[in-house]
Amino acid sequence: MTLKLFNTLSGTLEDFVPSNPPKVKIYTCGVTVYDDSHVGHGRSLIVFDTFRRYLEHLGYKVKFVRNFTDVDDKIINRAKQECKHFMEIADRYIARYYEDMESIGVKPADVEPRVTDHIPEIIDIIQKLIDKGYAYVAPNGDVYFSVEKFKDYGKLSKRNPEELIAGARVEPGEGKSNPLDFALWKRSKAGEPAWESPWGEGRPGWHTECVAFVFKHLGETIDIHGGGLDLIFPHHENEIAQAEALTGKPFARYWMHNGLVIVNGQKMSKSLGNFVTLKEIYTKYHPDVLRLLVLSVHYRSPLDFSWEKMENTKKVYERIRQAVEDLKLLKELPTFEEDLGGLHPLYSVIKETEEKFFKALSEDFKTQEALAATMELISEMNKIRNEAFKNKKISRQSLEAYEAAVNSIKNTLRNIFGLLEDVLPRCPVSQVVKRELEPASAVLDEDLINLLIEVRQMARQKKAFDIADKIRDSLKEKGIVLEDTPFGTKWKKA
RNA sequence: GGCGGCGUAGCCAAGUGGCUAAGGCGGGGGACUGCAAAUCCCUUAUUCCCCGGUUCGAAUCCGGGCGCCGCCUCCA
Repeated sequence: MTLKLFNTLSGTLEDFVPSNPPKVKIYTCGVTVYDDSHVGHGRSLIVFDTFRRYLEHLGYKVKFVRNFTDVDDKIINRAKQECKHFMEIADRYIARYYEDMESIGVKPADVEPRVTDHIPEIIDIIQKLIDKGYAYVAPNGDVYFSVEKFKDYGKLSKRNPEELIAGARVEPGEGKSNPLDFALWKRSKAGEPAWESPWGEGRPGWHTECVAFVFKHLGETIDIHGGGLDLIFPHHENEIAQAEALTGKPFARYWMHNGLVIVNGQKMSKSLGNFVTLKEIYTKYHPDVLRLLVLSVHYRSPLDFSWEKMENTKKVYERIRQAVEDLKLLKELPTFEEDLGGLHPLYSVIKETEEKFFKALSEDFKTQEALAATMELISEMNKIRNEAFKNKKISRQSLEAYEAAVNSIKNTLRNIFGLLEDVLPRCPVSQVVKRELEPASAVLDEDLINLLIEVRQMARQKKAFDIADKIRDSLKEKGIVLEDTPFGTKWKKA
């Protein structure tokens, strides 16, 4: 099955053919570490993490690089506000970023370069661009890339440089000779982070770092470059200009861009203030719920975020989780032999589901369709579960088929989609998350809950249902939901 | 204004020329239950923003409207 991907560069669906299989080189733009990551960042991270797992599943040897921007205006401003060194701010938010990634199941990249560790490489690129005549030193000491020298400028974002000039603006004090030119090196002002360079003390502009990271860790041409839709212009356009001006080779063969997260019809962003941080998400929900929400929408479509939708997604998640966890309960039931005259019918559903699942992913990574296929398998599993619970026994054939279905889901939803990792086997969310998930106000410990369940059970046996219901209602108010099953009363958090 | 994208049931969201328009949430009815919860069964769009056109046949292709969003400035 050929993987088809939408390539922003061509604007069409293309067969994915790596330049040097089975190796695949991927670079995605990471975050600027001046504050906690929000759902918008989370989406991009989850999408490309899942995509990487999928490529690995297909048998590719993926080298994945994702950067940290650890010097920039926003970090510097934050440092000024707090009277701290900018590196302290960057280090703090990188640490907090890792907490978030561990929680939402985003695996670390193979290389996670930081700007401050690559200043010589960045300076080298800028110097070469100057030598080749693509960049110039302005009178104020800034270095700019000369957009008009690069004839393909605009090919990614489908923009025409002449039209861009009309809308471009030049800040006072900038030494650009053309409004479209962008800064490669910024002369530092007093008190700002600065590095020695051939053009005096300064710091890199934003767009060069990604080129430097790619060249150093992946090479001159990579297979896939990813990032949010909002990075197409100017960031990725500027990366192409620099890299291709130097090498004359394509910088990235496939450009993948994820759609943005929308809140009440508007893009989630720091400046609009309509953002929800990942930490806020997982104090309220299991991090998998966000992961599931992200994968329930095609990666290129806008994702409308709302708490209502989180609630909805949580129900879907619980449905999946329950189907998987109930294997344990089914195994406790007495079994009997059943003459089916062939394979259990569930096996063909499993096969069909897997075919649909992988076909959907091969068509421009349609995770939402893959998920829909899985939901149909879960319905079939639940029919077996329902029957077994009702009869308080299960045929050995059904149990084996059910287990095969659970294994199939492990293969797809856990290994590729990164869900259910703390269910099978147990692998708890990070300590930080755990702390935030269980606030000190949660006075109900497990022993107390179990005791109340026992008392309720006694009440039920004596038909004192008013007492039994009182216990159930009260626990529900505390966020503990009781379910009476053939295996006794189970409880879970609401 | 330019460029990119979107408009499918109460809601979210698939489907991009042809069997019954996926899947989920919500709603209604039933089974199960002491009652619930969970789960299962049935049900919930004769129709896909509007108007034309192509075609034996269109939600799907073409033309024209209307509406919404993103980018064009830092942004995943």
